[in-house]
Amino acid sequence: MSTFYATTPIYYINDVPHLGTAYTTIAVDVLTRYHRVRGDDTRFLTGTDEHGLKIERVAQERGITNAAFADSAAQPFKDAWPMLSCAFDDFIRTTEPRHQKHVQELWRKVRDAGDLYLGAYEGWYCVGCEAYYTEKELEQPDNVCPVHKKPVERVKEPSYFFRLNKYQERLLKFYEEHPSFVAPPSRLNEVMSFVRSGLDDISVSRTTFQWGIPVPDDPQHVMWVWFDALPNYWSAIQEPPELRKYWPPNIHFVGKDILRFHAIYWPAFLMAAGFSDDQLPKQVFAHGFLTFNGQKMSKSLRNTVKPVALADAFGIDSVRYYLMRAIAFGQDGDFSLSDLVQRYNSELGNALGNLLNRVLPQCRKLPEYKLPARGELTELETNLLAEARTQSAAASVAFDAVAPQRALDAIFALLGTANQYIDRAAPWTAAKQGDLARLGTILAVALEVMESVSILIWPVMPGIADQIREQLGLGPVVPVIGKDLWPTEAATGNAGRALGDAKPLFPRIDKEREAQLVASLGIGDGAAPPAPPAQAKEAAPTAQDATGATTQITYDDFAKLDLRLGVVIAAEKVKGKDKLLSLKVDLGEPEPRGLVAGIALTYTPEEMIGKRIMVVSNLAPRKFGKGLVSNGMLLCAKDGDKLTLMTSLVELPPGSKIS
RNA sequence: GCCAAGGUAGCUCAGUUGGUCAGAGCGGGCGUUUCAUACGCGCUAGGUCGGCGGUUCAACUCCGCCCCUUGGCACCA
Repeated sequence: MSTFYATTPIYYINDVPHLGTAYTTIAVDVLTRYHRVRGDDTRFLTGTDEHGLKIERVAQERGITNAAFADSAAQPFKDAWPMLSCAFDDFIRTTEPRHQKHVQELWRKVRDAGDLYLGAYEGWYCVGCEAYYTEKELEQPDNVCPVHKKPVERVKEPSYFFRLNKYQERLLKFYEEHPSFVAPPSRLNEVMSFVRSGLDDISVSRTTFQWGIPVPDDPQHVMWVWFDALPNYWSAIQEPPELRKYWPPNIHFVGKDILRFHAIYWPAFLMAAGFSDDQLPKQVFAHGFLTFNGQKMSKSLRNTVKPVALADAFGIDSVRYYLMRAIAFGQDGDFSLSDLVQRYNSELGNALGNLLNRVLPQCRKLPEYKLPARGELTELETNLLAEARTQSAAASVAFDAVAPQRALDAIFALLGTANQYIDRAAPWTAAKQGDLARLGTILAVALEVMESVSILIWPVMPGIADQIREQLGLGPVVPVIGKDLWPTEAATGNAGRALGDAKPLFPRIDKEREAQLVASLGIGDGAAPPAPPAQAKEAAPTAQDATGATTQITYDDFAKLDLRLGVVIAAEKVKGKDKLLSLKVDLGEPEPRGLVAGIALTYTPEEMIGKRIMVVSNLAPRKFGKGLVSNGMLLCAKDGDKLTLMTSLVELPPGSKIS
């Protein structure tokens, strides 16, 4: 017996649970359940990340306290996971005292090791945003705030820095000695090349807002969100002290977007706090992103799907099965409703549900409706039992390798063999011939295999597993620490056990029903709105945060914009910049303006010529190098990579004022 | 543009170190059984294994170039 400690990221409460976070959480639940049924002493941690400027702002807008907002926003997460059969052991919130206390403890350890130093964080600060921006995020060349469109100020504030640079070599050595620390392997390459390219010390405290964990002995500072958030995996198992046995985590399951924090910063923090290499987390597994019906999910497209609604429509076990079977960990995948229905009918209904339902009713032909005793086995039985051993072992290898998709492949290969077995053994023939001994043997072996299957699928489909067991006359799966329930041999010796009633496990979903279910989700079926939009870049600051609240500007702010109608008179691609077009635009001025626009992926130079476009004419020039300068900016409506020019319906002269 | 991973049957994908590796599942087609949720079982895909060269007795599997896709970085007002 060993411990198995697995985590989801703590979810930022600026959003609600969606399919992506549900996928992550379900994946951790599946892995943890697998280890539980193997007899491991498991710990499954999830939680919420509740600090930061964004939260402070939203609370302010709503006129409630930060804590009240955090409480209300964390609740949907706590509520959602149990409805998805995710049995977490602990739910940590970064606002809890137990977390703050131990993060501060970690901070002190890092500080005492000499890896934190007080420096000055110098950066471009927007007073309106109360936030820093990097030059990359600002509009050049005058460092204009992307939200307020006002020049930002160069501000210096005291800030603690973490000596990340000091750990560059040790990290690289650690990766080399622990290549499975980052999975899938291609992600390890990315991480290593990033570290090799050089690590800068990072600023890990702020004084510009208060909603965070105070820095020990210097309460003017609150900790940078990642220094606050990452240690949750550690702080959650500090108290009571018995929980400390779970350290180090076996797996941190994360989306690929936050891999860097988990694979670089997190181990570096721990190293600084005095953790030895073998006390570091064992693995950070980066999974891919999901599209829904082939489209990226976005609020503007209104195709976001609520995981709980999916579970209500199709059954949570079906959804869990689909996520684990159809989408390979580590790769991006598509959640397709039609594929879900397809797999539900053919794999769950036909192969699994119907198998049980074609065996159990035949037990009615026995003298008593009980699990019969095995008689003499033929080659048919020994072959099936051998297959059960083989696939059970294969499934465990796959689960051990964090590949539930392959585990399910193995399990369903067994189900295929079992269906073949029923055909060949033909229990109905034995029944007609009155050979009750043979009939009993066939049914006994088949039901024993089904009992094994109920364990094999339990990690993925705990509810269905227990339903199968109920029909088999068994109690639910109850993992016991130290007891490996994984079937190596079909269970025998239970002859005479009363059987349960046969009931379809997965009622068939026909076209009509499918349409009803899809409609009940209240989303399009993919054919809906026009184009595949794209997700917004996460790091890029926008005027709109994830709650949909926009920053308001005054009319005076707006009036500062000089928007003009322009006509494109020349356009060409920019060598070496595949997204850029260099334009000459007639704004009714003596000379055409030179503009550079990032639209080359959508518009060719040819089709741009003659287009009437909206131009911000008083935008400060921005250099692009090689003498290329943009004297303004054209406007496009944009959703991810999809963009379209803003133009006019009626032909007005170049230079017409837009207001 | 740079780095990485890939482009295999209609679809989703398996294919160690070159020679039964041209495969599975699903869909489709044909046949068949009747225990079962019209479910099961059997048969069926003549696919240039992205393209072009090269190495070799022999390449999907090695090398080079090209095309395309997907990630990461850069770049995007």
